[in-house]
Amino acid sequence: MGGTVTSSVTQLDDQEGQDGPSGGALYRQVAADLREAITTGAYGEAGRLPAEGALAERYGVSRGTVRQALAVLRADGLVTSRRGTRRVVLGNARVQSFSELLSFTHWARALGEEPGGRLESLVRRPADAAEREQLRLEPGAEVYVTLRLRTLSGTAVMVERTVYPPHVGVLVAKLPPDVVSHTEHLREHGILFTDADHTIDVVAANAEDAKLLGCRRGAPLLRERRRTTDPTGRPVEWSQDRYLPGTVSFSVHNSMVTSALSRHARTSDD
Amino acid sequence: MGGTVTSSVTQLDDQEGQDGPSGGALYRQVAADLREAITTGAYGEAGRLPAEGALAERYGVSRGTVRQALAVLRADGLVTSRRGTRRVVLGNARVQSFSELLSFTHWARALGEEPGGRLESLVRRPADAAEREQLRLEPGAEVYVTLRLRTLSGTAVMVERTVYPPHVGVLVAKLPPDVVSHTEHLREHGILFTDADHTIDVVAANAEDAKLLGCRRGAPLLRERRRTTDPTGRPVEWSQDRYLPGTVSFSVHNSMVTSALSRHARTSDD
DNA sequence: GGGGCCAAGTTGGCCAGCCAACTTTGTCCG
DNA sequence: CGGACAAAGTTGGCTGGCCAACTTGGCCCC
Repeated sequence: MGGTVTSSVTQLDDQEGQDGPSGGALYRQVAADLREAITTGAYGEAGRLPAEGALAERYGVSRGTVRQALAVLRADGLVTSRRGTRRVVLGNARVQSFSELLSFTHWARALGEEPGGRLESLVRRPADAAEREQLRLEPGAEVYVTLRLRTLSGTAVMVERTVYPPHVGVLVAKLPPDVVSHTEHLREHGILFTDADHTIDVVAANAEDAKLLGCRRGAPLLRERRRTTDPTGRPVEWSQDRYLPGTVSFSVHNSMVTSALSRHARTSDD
Repeated sequence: MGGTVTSSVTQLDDQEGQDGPSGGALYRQVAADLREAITTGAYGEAGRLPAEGALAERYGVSRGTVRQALAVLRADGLVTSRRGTRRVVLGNARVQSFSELLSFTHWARALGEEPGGRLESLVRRPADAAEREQLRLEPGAEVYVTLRLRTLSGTAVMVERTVYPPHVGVLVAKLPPDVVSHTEHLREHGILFTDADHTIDVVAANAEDAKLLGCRRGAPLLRERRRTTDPTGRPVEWSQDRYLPGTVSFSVHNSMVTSALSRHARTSDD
């Protein structure tokens, strides 16, 4: 069983996406190529991947680089990995890029839907205790709070309440109210999003939610709270998104080796 | 900035947990020690970690091993990581072990609550198309389906419907109905859980849910669907858990380098 | 005082090699 | 025919080294 798989890569080069740091890294190119091969079914449903050494030779890189690439796929849940056997294809789960997950606009476009957004309000006010905690601000600091209704091809699906720290908020405040993607605009102004913590649960719609989304007060909404930080670890956003049921779901993969998911009992916060 | 941090590890040894493979690996011990130091605040709120080289010297390992350890912490969202600067402490987020996330019993005990479970029904029947797809079974295969009501210190919080493939189901069927943790019991019989895919959304309670959980029919429930596989990649469980609102929430960390989370638009599945 | 420049420090990435642990396969023997 | 054993194949883990890319801080000059 040698090289029957039509390897589309002999020398790796070109193509630098806007997503992910140092997309020019060898191991990322190898990972991308293998991901492509796996999702198109080149190795079968539960097939076995070539050995690390074989891949190293095929791509003309060291075994260490191949291992780095395979670690990416393993973390994404595409392949298994255990000592003694070749890696096995787990699934062809489509994993989204980070920006696609953070930006409603990116996500909608990747889905083929037309994202829309209407800015309902934008206020500047002193941060409360919870906000100072989340955004790591000193007492007395001010925050910028936006309220936006998000639509997918015209229909309302989500209410988004975002709290920005001052250095980000001033940029948001200067935006014209019809800008669809705040995230994209902030990136162009040097605000980078690299890490995010998400918490997902269910809440009842309050009066404001109900009016905007067109549902009853008290109707259940899928809530995602998200705190995003920049490369230096400084919080740049604290957002609370409330989705109408049936519009979205969240998927996570985790394994023994990488587990970023956890389950929490409700406490009396918020 | 020398060695002011009281390093509790000069030679790394002893202590093998039941969780995680090869816990004796050096990089895991280093990671565990650093995690401990970070969560106890030894490096401050947004403090900087020692350089890789310094850590390598402190622990008596190579820089590569330290990098492996730090990759774990970075994936857990504990520290940032970018070229040119020392790593910065992101947060002290408590990340659960894998088994704690898969097993309701494990999770409850770690919380200090008393887990309970009542087996409502256990049936063996031919798998439908969706089940064959999820569990990767051939047409005509049978599955074992359990329905369990889960309690936390006496109060009902969740309804669990689990579908097992034959080779796992036979073990479950032999269990006495009062066994609290199926997961633990299965592990003792050689069924290992290593990878899981989770999907989280909201559904309305059906008549059965309502009766068991003591809520209205149509009341919103937080649903987690989970497919678990063993080390070889073979599905061993397909479960659907429905939580009463306000009892639990799910947390995920993701970053530019590791993103296992994704958001999906509802389709007409299920 | 401010801005630009340079050097030191730090992480990202890649390579080559070695051994241990484990799985799988096939052989041999009872 | 079945089980024990041996050998080959494969991944996990660790080391040591090298260079590039990037950040930070200090210095110098205007």
